[in-house]
Amino acid sequence: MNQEIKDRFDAFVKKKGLRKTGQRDAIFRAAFANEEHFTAEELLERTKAIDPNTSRATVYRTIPLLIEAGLLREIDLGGDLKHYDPNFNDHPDHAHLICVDCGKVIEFSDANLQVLEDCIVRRLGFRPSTSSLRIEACCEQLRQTGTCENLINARLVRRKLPVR
Amino acid sequence: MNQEIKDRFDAFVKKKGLRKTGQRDAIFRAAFANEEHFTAEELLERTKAIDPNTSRATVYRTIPLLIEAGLLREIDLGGDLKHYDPNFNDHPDHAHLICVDCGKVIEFSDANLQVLEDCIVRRLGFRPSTSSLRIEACCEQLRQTGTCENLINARLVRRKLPVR
DNA sequence: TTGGGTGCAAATCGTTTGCAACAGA
DNA sequence: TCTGTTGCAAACGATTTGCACCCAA
Repeated sequence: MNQEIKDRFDAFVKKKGLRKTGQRDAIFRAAFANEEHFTAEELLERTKAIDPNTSRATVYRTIPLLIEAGLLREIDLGGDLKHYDPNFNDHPDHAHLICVDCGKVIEFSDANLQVLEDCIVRRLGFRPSTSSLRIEACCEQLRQTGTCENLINARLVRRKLPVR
Repeated sequence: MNQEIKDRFDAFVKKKGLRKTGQRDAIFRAAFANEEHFTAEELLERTKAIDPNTSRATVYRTIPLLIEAGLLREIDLGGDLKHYDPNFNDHPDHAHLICVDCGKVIEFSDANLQVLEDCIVRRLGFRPSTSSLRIEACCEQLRQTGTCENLINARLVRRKLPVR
């Protein structure tokens, strides 16, 4: 768990005149225990492993808090369930590539893309706020060989594309 | 209503061994009557104006058909309701900019963006499939003057950014 | 004729909410 | 103490489904 982010959450809670509770701590720890994306139900499961007393309602009430604090983002991975991404603190501008062959998710950053999006928004007469890019793509290697070196042993992979 | 798209839908229905029905025709016409995005419930409303006999269940059963036929796309406009976009036939590569000040949606195309996305996907070792880009942005003019010339008299605006 | 299509209402499922008990500050 | 917080269960709202009847082919 990232202590700096936890401090930001605690500060946010205090500034709003809210209270620091055991359940909120447990939910926070569950959300930021690792880099995996999760659904509300998955967060409940993870939280119960830390504090079995935490209820579904409290999880559902805490997620919007984490989002309002700017620590968590809702992302669209396709499918019917809402997913949440705890990685925007360390990687503020990442986007998602979803392998249509195996469903795994690759988080990537590309400086060219950030610049281009910024230009587009300005040319349209706006000031940039947030953007979310989801790319679905096919993994040729997986299709041809039945496996895919990029994805072995990881549900989630991160790539930083160097400018060139 | 676009006759070419209608022909494609009819051909799709026939090829799948399904039947051409009055309700499916009405739902199709409602979906492609104009370029506005819509939710399932809005599509039901529009369809009832054409054929009052059409039921909610049939609308919900027909939307996946239109998507499978490649004529309609689900899009993420933020918020809790699913929205559908009938404009990918005429504008296959457009993305969405959502004004956080007034909520209106601008569809735009940018060739540079398409090329860059293609490059990114290949550099990550994949073959491009589909992508969806949603940008949230602030309209300075609206904030400062209380109005916004780009958006007056239109819920949806389209822009094509020339390469330069 | 016949198997797919439809409308209706009930069921489902993720999420929200009312309320009484609880607990930080 | 004084409010915000919680757990529970009921409520909610979008979507799906079972079933009897309907109708396109």
